[in-house]
Formats: sequence, C-alpha cells, structure tokens
Amino acid sequence: MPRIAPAMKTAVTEKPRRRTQEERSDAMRKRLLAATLESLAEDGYAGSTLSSIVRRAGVSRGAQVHHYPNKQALLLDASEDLLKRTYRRLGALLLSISEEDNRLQALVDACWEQMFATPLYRAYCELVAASQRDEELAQALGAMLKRVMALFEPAANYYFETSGTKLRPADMFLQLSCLLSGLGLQATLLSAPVIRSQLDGWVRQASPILRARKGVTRPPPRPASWDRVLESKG
Amino acid sequence: MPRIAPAMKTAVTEKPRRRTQEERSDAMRKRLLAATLESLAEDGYAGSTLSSIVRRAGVSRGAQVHHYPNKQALLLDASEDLLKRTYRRLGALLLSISEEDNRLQALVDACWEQMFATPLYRAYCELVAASQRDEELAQALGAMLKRVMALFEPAANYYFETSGTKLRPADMFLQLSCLLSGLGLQATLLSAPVIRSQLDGWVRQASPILRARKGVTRPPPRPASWDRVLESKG
DNA sequence: TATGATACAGTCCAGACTGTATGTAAATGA
DNA sequence: TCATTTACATACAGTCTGGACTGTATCATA
Repeated sequence: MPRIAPAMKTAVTEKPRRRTQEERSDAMRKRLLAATLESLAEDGYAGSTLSSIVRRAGVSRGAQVHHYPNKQALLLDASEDLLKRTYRRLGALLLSISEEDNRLQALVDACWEQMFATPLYRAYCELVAASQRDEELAQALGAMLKRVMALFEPAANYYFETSGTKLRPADMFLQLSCLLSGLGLQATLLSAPVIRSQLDGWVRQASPILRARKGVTRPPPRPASWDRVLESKG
Repeated sequence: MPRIAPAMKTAVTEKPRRRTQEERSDAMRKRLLAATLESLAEDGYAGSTLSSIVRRAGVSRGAQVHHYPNKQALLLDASEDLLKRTYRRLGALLLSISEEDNRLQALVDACWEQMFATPLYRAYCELVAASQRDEELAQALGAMLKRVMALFEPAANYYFETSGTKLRPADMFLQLSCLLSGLGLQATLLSAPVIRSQLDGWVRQASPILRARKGVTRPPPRPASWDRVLESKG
C-alpha cells in the first residue's frame, strides 16, 4: 500500500505544522473513539472487531494498541465518550426547547429524534446488551445512567410542574425515558405510525398533570457536574 | 472418551422403547432450541457459538448440522420457538389474572416478572440487536411482534375499558409494553426501587382512565391464531 | 430380513480475531 | 544537535469459529 511520502505531504498541505505529542494523541484517540461508536451502531458489538474499528478510523492496528492495551479498555473509554456526547446533546436539547410554546410536545419529539432514534442510541443498546456479561462495563454504564438522570432531574423540575399526582416531573420523565428506550430498541421492528402514536399518546396522557412552569423561559443553569464531565474537548 | 455401550444403555433404562424417527428429531430439535435460547440469554448473541450451543445441549456438532444447515437457520427457528414460548406465557398470564381483584396492578406485575424480567426477554433483546444487521431475522421478529400484539390487543379490550381519553385499552398496554421493554433492557443497570417505582407509577397514572370491565371474570376466548402457532408441541 | 434413508458423532480446515513483539518516524529536552 | 521518549506501523503467534466432510448407528419399509 503506497503511503504518501513526507515530502509530498508537505508539498500538498504546505503547512503541516509539527503537532505536539498531546495533540497527536488526542486526535488519534478521538478518531478511534468516534470509529468505535460508529462501529457499535452499525456493526453491533460482536461485529466491532479491533480490525474493523481501526479500518474505519483509517489508522493502523498499532495506533490502537498504543493507546488502548486491549479491547476492553477501548470500549470502556468509548462508553465514557458516549456519556459526554449524550451530555452535550441533552444540554443542547434542553436549551432549544426553552422558547417553545408547546414545551412538552417539543421535548418529547426532540428527545426521540435527537436522543433515541439515533445511531448513538443503537451503540448504547449494544453496550447495554454486552454489559450483561461484563461487570466492569455494567458498572460504567450504570454510573453513566445515574449521572444523566442526575442532570435531567433538576432540569425537568425546573421546566415543569405536576398537578393532581404525587409524582414529580422527574418521575414522569424517567417514565418517558423508559418508554423511549423501549421504542428505540424495537424501532426497526415497529412501523412509523405506531411509534408516532405512542409519542403523541404519552404527551396527551401526561399533559393534564404535567405543565410547563409559567414564566420560565430560560434554560436551566448548567449543573456543576456538567463541566466536570466535559472538562476536555469541545 | 468412553461412551455408554448400547447393551448397558438398555440394561439401565430397562425399556428404551425404540423411538420413531420423528420423535428423535423432535427431541433433538427441542434440546437444540432450548440450548440456543439459554445461550442467547446467558452468553449473548456473539457468545452463542455453535460449539457452545451444542455443548450446552449435550449433543454433538453433527446433530446440529443435520437439523440446521447453518447458524442462521438455527437462530431463526429459535426465534420461532421464542414466539411460541411467549404465547404460552402470555396466555397463562392472561388466564391467571382473570380472578384478581386489582387486575391492573396484577397484570403489570405479572407482565414484568413473567415476561420482561426473564432470561427469555434477554434472549429477545439479543435477537433484536442482532436483527439490526440481519434483514431476515428482522422480518421474523417484526412478524412475531405483530402476532403477539394481535393476541394481546383483544385481550386488553376484553378485560379493560378506558374513560376520559381517546386511547383504547390496547393503546395503553402497548405503551406499557414499551415501558417494560425499556425497563427490561436496562434492568441490570437500574436499582430495584427505581424499577418498582416505575411499575407502580404507571399503574397509579393509568388506573384513573383504565378500568377493569365489571362482570368480566373469565379469561378471554382463545383466538384462532393461538392454535395456529402452537399446533405442535405441548 | 435386507436395503436404503435418516440421525447423529467426530474431525479437519480456511479464515478471522486478539494480543504481542519488533521496527520506524516524530517529538522532547538537555 | 543528539539522546531519549513517545507515537505509530507491520508482522506474527495462538486461539477460536463456522462449515465441510467422513464414518457409524438407528429407523423405515419392502
């Protein structure tokens, strides 16, 4: 396989500016993690072999083994990356619905489209299934779930209030997340109308007891945990 | 490896009554299918190799290849078997709640414990995940889901009635099934109290609009499709 | 009972996967 | 600028998998 000669490289890119070691490592890890999550979503857990991942990332086998001593380490870090991506999406989502008038419907639709009907959620499903037989992975995912719930909970209670029930908004949205999980898992087996009707059904059923707080038109404050997780990377 | 000599075999069992070819085949297939579903639940899709399955079934590699030309065929038949088992469980479940006073709570609890918090559901999850990359399996599972829903729908409308909503009982229970799917998927990641509160939460929230029909104390009639699916086997 | 069909057992093999070992280029820092 | 560390590439070894193949026991039937 002919590789680009250094001379030619510089001739083309003009300024290949010598990258620092850390930059190189970060970029490489980023590529590997992205490729891993892609592979999990598309090829499944079993199909995500190290060979296929590095091929997808366009790097050599050696690069992977240099950054991750074994497959398990790569997948654990990929889970971590999955959490970060989820955080970012959820943050953007909560922010985007702040100025919707039908906030509940908007939230449900956005959650479905941006969180559950996505390749990232497919990757999550694969990891959850695999965690059944991988104690370490199970712990990582369990902690991850807790942290996401911990982020979502205050936001839910900030945006909404319940009436005529003992359930708090956070409980309702936990229910929603379970519902969306189930729908997402079987999305490819169910017809689009069935999914649509389930989403709308939940909204119709929840709206009498779940109201958007009046006067709250700004997104909730960023919780501290947010920054702790996203310290690195943009 | 010393195998039991035929003479010894007869001496021990006394009446080994020559089995007919069909009996032998059925018994063998039964063992293979049971082992396959077990393996799916315990070892996952990737871990369910032919070697591990035949080992679990206690038969030779040759037996499997004789009855199923390849792995795909075995898994497809295992999906079919999964459907049959689900049918039986659901039937028994619907029958068992016919004489409960708090029918809704009983149904939800029974569904969770007997349908979703089970190894069989784990096997289903593995198959669903795999169906993402196996068109044939996806079709089989999709058809299966439809048939189960078709069985459940009339039963739901038979036992229950809704009030104050456009949703029919069947819609409510489809929502329940999605909720339970999501809970089941992540059961090992969630704490028991969270699951419990979700189950109870749904009941509390659904009970105002979902009432058990008065006077209906007998199980729904067996639909015709039932017998078509369970024609063979007990 | 003889003969063909069916059911099952055990083995072999090509390919694939993971982990490791070794070699080369790039960056660091003294 | 040069030695040393870090980043990456390539080759290889050992293991496992699925499918093909061969041999044997059991059953159906004429």
